[in-house]
Amino acid sequence: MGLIKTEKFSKEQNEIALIAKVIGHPARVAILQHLFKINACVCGDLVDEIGLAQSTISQHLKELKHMGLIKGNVEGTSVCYCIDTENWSKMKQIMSQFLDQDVSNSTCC
Amino acid sequence: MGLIKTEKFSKEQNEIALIAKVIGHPARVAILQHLFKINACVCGDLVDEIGLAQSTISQHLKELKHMGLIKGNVEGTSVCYCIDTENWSKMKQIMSQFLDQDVSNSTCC
DNA sequence: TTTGTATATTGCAATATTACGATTAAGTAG
DNA sequence: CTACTTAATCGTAATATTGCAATATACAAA
Repeated sequence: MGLIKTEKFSKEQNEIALIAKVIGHPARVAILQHLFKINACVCGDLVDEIGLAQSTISQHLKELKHMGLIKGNVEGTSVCYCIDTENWSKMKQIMSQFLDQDVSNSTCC
Repeated sequence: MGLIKTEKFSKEQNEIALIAKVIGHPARVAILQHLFKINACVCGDLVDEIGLAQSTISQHLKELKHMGLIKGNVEGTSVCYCIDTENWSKMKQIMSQFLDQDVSNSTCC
């Protein structure tokens, strides 16, 4: 079917999955890393930086923006992107809580 | 095309994306959470726990095993699954390093 | 206004993912 | 052996994702 049965899972489980999913593509990882590295706004050199078509990058940016991980400000004819620090922190906390589950006393297998 | 151009990205970027991708489905999140909660082997009640078909759960388990996040031991007619703690720690470190990128001095946008 | 530049959107084609039923494989119990 | 249980695999249908070219939009400069 290709259709995820979200109704079978908790809100938290769906949220974790959605966050992970948006990070689950190397182009989006690369975009985020670049925005962190520059540590400021970036106005469109992402297409050169990553080797994909302009329309493809634009689509990935849209997804990142939709999940709230980045912000985009229009500056004349170009658009200025950067990490949405507030949402990034929230997202980080949700993921960290999931990743940090204690694993010490698993004496099985 | 539906085909990711992995050759355009670094090994690290692809690795982060692969890890995130496998977590990017609520059923797999639920499986992992259950294994952590039980904190021991679980032998097939995952199908009851989560409301998906046995073959679907089996497929998700396969993906988690393939990424090394869980281990499966055959015990008679059933199979015993648990978190692969060593690999989980490695994965956690890779993801944490990505998530913990400093975000403080972004004065843009 | 016309031209140029930067980004978004649209419309595909190719491939991937999700889910399930049916079947298979492998073990256990009688 | 047969019957039963459990889990993996196969086949298939429905939907999603990825990527690109072409086009549209929006602004700036001449």
